[in-house]
Amino acid sequence: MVFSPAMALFAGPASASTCTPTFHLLDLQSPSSPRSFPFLLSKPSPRPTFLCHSSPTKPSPPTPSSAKTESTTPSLSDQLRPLSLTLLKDKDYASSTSHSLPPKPKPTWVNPSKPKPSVLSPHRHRRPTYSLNPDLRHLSLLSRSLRQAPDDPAAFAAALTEAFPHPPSRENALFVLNSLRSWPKALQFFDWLKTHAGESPLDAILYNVTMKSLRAGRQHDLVEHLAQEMIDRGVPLDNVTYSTIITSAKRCSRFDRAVEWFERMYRTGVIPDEVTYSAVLDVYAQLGKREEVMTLYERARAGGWTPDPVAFSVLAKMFGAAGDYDGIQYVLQEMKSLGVKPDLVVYNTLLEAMGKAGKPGLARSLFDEMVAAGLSPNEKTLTALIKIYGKARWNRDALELWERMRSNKWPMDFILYNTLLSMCADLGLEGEAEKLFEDMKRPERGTRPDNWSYTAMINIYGSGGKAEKALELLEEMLETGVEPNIMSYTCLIQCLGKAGRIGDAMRVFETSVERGVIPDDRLCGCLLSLVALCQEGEMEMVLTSLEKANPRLVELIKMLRKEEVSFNEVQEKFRGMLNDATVEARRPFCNCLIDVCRNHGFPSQRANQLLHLGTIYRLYPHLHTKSSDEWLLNLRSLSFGAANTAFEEWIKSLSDSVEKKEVLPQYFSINTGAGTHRFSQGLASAFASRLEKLAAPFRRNEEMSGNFVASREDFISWVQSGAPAVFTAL
DNA sequence: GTAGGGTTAG
Repeated sequence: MVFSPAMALFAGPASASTCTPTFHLLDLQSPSSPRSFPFLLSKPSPRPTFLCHSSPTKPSPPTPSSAKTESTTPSLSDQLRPLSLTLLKDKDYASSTSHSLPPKPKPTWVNPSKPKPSVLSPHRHRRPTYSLNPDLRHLSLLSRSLRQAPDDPAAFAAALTEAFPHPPSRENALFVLNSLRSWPKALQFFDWLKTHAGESPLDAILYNVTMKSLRAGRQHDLVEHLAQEMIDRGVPLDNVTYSTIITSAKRCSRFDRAVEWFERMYRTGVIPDEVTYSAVLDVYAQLGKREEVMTLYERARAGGWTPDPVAFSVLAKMFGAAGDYDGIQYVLQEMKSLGVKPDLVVYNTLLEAMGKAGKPGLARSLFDEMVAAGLSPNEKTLTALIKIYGKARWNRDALELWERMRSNKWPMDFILYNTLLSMCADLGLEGEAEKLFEDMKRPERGTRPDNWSYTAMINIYGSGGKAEKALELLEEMLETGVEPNIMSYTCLIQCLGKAGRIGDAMRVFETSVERGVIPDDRLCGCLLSLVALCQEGEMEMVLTSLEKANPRLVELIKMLRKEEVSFNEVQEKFRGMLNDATVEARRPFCNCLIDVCRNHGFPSQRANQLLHLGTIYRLYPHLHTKSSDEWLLNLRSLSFGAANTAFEEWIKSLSDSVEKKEVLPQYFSINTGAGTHRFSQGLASAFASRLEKLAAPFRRNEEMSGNFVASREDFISWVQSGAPAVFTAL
């Protein structure tokens, strides 16, 4: 095991105090080493400040056997003592020799009034104060001309020679480097400085600024190259360097590299300050390692750190991404008890998090609190809130907020416009959407509708059954040069299909393929739903299109309609098709296939076979639940055909139980869902009429829409009347 | 943007 000092932050107590640290040079050329992660997954320490939090994540895997945990937990300072006493040196180990052992730890901590050693340096990196540059005007002109110089290396070199007849001072070089706004130029200027900077050697600040430019251009390999150069040349890496490298890795999704540099910091004796630390918290958060984030957070807190709004924003984003409401409450509680006032970004992140955790009411009161605190919402705040109200179908709140936005002249950008349009689609506000859409087109707005805006409009017309208008919008897109994306086509095809215009839908599909759209599972699912919807005579046409997008689905359909095909053959084909599909598409595929079988008179056992397979492959995990007083059939994620198939099977099995005089619960209930989503509307009412036709004793539950309940006695007498035999005999 | 960290869309 290679001991890494940062591991001590996570590992059980024994690893930090009993392992002899062995220092290894970081091999910058080596590929990422995900093998180091399991160590980071070691068991988190007890968390006294976090007792109330129950995260939905499973606990981390057990500690690797090499890092033994003992029953007693030493204090944080004990755990970190070897680290703080052996590593706090100016010298960069890695730059000297790879195997020099650190000196023996000096004894103890003598001054009890001093704070304990921490994982986190309490002091921010100090910035030197610059003398005001007397020649700022000249410099500005200079950097503008360099900014406008051609990118071509030879031409830029000539421009540099002309701009600096004498070697620039360090301050002037820094000013220019900061203002180039192009990473190739910044790098070239930096290299030029190496030979033209006169006496003054390149220091960490110049490296840091160059790295920042490379980071903006997402050139992480070059950032690491510069970092290695610093190590080779003996230029010490400071907190600014590390935070820049770590965020550069993060921006390129090279999280393993970010972690490796963080570990290297401790190994070389640089203790992170809160800027670097919160950058690293975000790295672990984006890796989904929430336990590790909390461990790091608590260790720093135990060392006396009062997190700032940025750190809380990182935590809020993390809990939001996990939909972890308890975590969000924890963040709010921590800020309150520490007296940290949330800033606008923290509010925005928390609102977004509340939305992801499905808490529209709390989002609303948080927004009220924010405004009451005197903060003014920006585009991001409003986008988050509008999205939440739209998803929750909170028409009144959405419209009220919209009114406030207009009367307060709160800022709008095109993302907010598009979010408002999507909200209108969710709420069915056709007229309002049309007004917004026209507003976007006004030249003084500075916002032109893009393909998101058009798609939202197509969606609105689609759910309102206005196929002609939706089709006109596609024409308009093509005319005005707004290239439709796959979502625009999918929504339009869906809309035309629902209107029964299958031929037009297929023509739109052919257009999309001609214009380079590569069908995804969502588009295939849309075509598949058209197979279920269409008339007998139209089926071949739809299958011909679908075959281009997903031949395996078509093979399966052709197999399903043949009487002689066995269950095993179906299963084989179905499994293959499912394996090819994305996880989110699997249940819709199965639902649609059941609808196809039922609507087109396929052999009668097929729908049941597919439902059975869907259950085996866990596409319908909560279909049946039984408690002692109630048995529930949950049809919420099923299509109409699938729901009917499941219902018939359920009744059949319950009838058997009645016949065999098994122990039955007091109630039977069916849940179709309230049908708040515009595509799922109708399952409840369709079911109500089906139950009525069957004279089934299920009654609408007034307290819960989409819920039907029958008592045991009523159910038994219905079964004994022989009524369900109409379909259970099939 | 003034050497470094956190927030917007099927």
